[in-house]
Amino acid sequence: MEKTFLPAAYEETLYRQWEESGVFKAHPEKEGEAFSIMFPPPNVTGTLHLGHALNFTLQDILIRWKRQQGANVLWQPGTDHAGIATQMVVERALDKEGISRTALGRPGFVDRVWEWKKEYGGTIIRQLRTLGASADWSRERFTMDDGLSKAVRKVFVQLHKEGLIYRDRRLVNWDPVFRSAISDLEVENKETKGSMWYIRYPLEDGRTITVATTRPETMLGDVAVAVSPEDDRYRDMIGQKVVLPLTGRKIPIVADEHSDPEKGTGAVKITPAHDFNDFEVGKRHKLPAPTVLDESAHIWLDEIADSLENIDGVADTSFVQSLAGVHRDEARKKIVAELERLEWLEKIEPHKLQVPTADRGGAIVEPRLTLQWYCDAPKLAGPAIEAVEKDKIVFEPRQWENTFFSWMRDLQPWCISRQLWWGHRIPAWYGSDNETYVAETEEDARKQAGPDVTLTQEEDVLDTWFSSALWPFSTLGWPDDTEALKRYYPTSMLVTGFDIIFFWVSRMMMMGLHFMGEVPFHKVLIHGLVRDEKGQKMSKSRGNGIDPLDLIAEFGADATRLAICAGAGPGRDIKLGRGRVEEHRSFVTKLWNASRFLQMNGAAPVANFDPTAVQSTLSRWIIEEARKATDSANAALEASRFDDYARCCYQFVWNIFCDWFVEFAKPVFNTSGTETEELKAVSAYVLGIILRMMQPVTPFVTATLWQKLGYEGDFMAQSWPQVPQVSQAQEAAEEVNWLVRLITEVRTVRSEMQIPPSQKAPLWFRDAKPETIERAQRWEEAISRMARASEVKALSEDGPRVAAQIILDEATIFLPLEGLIDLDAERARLRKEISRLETEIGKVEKKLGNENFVARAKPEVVQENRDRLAHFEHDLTRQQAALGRLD
RNA sequence: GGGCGCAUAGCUCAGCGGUAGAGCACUACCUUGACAUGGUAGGGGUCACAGGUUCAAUCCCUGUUGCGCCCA
Repeated sequence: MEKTFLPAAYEETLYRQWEESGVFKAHPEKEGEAFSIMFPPPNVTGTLHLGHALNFTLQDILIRWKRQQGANVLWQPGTDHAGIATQMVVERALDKEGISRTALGRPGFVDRVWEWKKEYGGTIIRQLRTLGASADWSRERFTMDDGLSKAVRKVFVQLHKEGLIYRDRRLVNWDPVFRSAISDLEVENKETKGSMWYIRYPLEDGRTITVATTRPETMLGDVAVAVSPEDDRYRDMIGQKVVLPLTGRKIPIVADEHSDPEKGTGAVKITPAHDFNDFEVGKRHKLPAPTVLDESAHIWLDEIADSLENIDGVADTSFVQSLAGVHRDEARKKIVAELERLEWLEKIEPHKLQVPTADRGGAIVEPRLTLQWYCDAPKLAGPAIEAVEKDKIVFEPRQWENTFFSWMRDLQPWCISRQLWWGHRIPAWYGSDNETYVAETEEDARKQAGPDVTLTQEEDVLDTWFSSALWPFSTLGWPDDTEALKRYYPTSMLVTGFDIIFFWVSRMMMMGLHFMGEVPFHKVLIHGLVRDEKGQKMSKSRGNGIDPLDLIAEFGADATRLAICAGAGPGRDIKLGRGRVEEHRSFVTKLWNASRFLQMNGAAPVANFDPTAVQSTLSRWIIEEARKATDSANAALEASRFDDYARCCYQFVWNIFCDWFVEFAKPVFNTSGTETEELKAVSAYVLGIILRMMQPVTPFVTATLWQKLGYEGDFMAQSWPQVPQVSQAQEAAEEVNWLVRLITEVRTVRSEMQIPPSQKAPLWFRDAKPETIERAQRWEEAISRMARASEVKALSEDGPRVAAQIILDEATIFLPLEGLIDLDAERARLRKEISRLETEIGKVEKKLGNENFVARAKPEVVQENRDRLAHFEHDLTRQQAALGRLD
């Protein structure tokens, strides 16, 4: 075996073997308790980043663990067609070739996207294999697959039939660069330094009213000025009309709560077609809503052309007409300049405002009045809310349920149409008879419409999340009644980040409950974000991102996975850098070397080994420790405590197995006989437990070791370790723990006395019970090695004056080292120890002296403190005696 | 403005009504036949601050401060 594990030499081959062997495959036809997890489908345009690495590592750990436990496991992989993102990517590629999307035409463009998908769409899926993800790749799905598309059409048609999908003309968030509606959730409000423009509007009676606005260019579409009904300044103006500068249109002053007397001038211009609040005001006052910006945010005058008037010093039709086709930013400048020229501009103040920006692309979003398809999300939300309220779905950490509720209880209709070419085209046809026919196929639509009607299919596609919402059942074959659907729906768990609770998690609940009549998953495990070592969000712009593939290449997939697992506290963000992964590689190396050592000593797995038949104390002890470790690890996974699981593995392997067991085993390995044979068998047995226990998190190194050490059977098919209870475990633990304490004490004293390891020292036991002496002698070889003891013997008379002394239970142990011991140093050491004991005794005595404590505290706590006091006093007496002997 | 989370060793984080922990880093020693990606030992904390509840608070409650996130 090599001196260290070389991941690059094994990972790829191992993974290929696993995949080819079919161990990752789900078997819906087989019996057994099902455990299923759906991939949160990554964007098909995506490449693996650390966020994915975290998300998929956690899932893989759970999946592998459940597989070991014999569950009927499905880990359903796949990708998402990511409408906007993919269209963007392909459009950019076309740009380079000098081809425009529009020139190519819709069918040509869609073909190009499919070509692109074929070539690059599998990137992230390949990368997930590098990470070791054990998904059933034979079931890989894509949201644009035929089957999934069929599900989308069926859902659309049914919801439409039920009145839960409808077309409506409302304000939407509009991306003027993509020229598509986008979801509220895809809009990020960014605080920006801007201006507040104060514009005077003239009243018919000669007075003026000043409105404050951050968007002067929209004034072309103003239909009113609103003031607060409580505002004394404007009370007498309510109901009067103002002449809108530039356009000359007469618009009313209305009273509306929307105006806040504290803000600006207390008077606001109302532009219903270009502001969400104004839209509501417009509805309340039955005002028109003319649109003055086109789909790419250029001034558009069609809807106000008729109302333009020339008024000297106020409005000039030719000016307004000159704005047609001017981009909003340019138009703003021109309008402000014109207002200034006409002296309607009162002042400009610097102002901080929230500018709505598109998540993708970063365009400034424009509220726009359009006809779109909507899904009645508020109605579908009801059962989803109830499912969480009734714990049919549990969020972990539960905290997130509040976030979920607050969003779900205040849902707006979900705009599901997008003006894109890449996506599920909405299955609706517009007839020459002005009717709309919604059907799963054109054929059906035709049947509905009759032969005389010409049909044109809706151009728009559906929001990508619409198809993702069906993922938990569409991937299982719905609407067909498949075995997979029966076996794996509802799924067991969903593992995801909090950032898509609204986008995806909640929508899966709505659709799952509506179409399957059951929750899509029982538990939603929300994990944190991966941040850099300084706790900053990783991002391209910061340049602090780390490519998980680089980490895997440098430190191995196992080390990367371990670092992630160990850092994955519940819901907590993980700070991850190269250093963290490097640390965990050390653990992999440690495990590797312990295995290498055992192999060198001939510790090979023994067929039909019976752990309950072991005889030696060391064997009993380590098996019991292994039992405790696997139990804790299992409990940690049961509770989704990945950090605890990693800790269990780490502590057991390093601090128990390597630090003590292997060290104790060394002298035995140097002998031969039945005890040695037993210990070799036990070593191999326990190592086998370790390998299996760690397979979920470190599959590569454990599989490699399994094979190298000669364990039987396919490692991937091995079950989670079940360690039986051995007899006399308690006694074995007492003995080994005593030994550990003895060795630690001796080491500490020697270190403090600065006795070099090369200088061995006798250990003379004074006042020790015969059992203690027997114990010490039984382990003499180990003690001699580990505590650098030259001799272990009982002392009948008083010890030598020049010696270090250790108090261990009833015994005082002398390390007679004439010439090496600095008596002053030893005195100081003992005094320090005495003082520590006195402090402790003081604290406990104070506590026990408190009547209230004795009367009110739990009896076992009182007793515990009495025991501690007795113990401290016992040690103190002996320490003082030891100090006395030095004089 | 509303909501949520976090604050424990130099760093990253566990923990918990009664005795404060780990890993890393640090210091000293050790090239002992698995491992220097190692071993042994050690130093290091008023558990953010102020009140309250309690026999007892790092832990529970209230408030304050600082940091982060979400929503408006």
